[in-house]
Amino acid sequence: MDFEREFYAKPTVHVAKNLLGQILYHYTPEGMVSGKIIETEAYLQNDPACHASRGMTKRNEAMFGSPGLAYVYLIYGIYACFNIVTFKEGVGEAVLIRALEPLEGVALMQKNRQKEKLKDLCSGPAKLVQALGIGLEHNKQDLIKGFLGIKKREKIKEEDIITTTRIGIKLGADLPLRFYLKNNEFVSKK
DNA sequence: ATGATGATTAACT
DNA sequence: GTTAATCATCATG
Repeated sequence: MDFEREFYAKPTVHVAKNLLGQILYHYTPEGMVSGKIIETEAYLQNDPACHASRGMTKRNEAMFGSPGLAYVYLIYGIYACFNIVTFKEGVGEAVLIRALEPLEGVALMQKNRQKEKLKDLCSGPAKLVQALGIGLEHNKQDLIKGFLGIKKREKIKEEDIITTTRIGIKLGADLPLRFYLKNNEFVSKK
């Protein structure tokens, strides 16, 4: 069962925590692929690391759209990262999905990634995008309908959520806006 | 084991 | 021309 738009129309940090333990799925022409979300990061509008912190541009305009849309962007020339737009229209905030635990469609993920080991399939933002067959063409897709979306799965207890600083950024690197599940082997980094 | 580097595109200075 | 919310690969200890 998909979440309603209401689920995403809340403060970004709140949504980031609530996404942990849920299922990200993509119903591709080649079959269903899905995984449990185990790591997220929040990007706030007044956060220097956020693409939207210096206003709307062609690249980041999806972040200012309705909650529940996808924001997919290209990074370092060759990789893509998948975000979920949150809070409300006109405010540029989003949650970056950093890691999944593979569930359905593992064979297809292995094919997409050219890797065998489960831990190499979805243990990083650019990796899970490849594994699920997501691309820039999914930017601004509505996750509430369509073939790409979030399914309800587990309710995570507050004490099973680890909060730390974010990864791979320069500005705002000391803010505690990264969340991941305790005791999970698939987190992207220690 | 850890650390450095190349890949390669869009947006901004 | 520089930089970026990264990853895979190569080099060294």
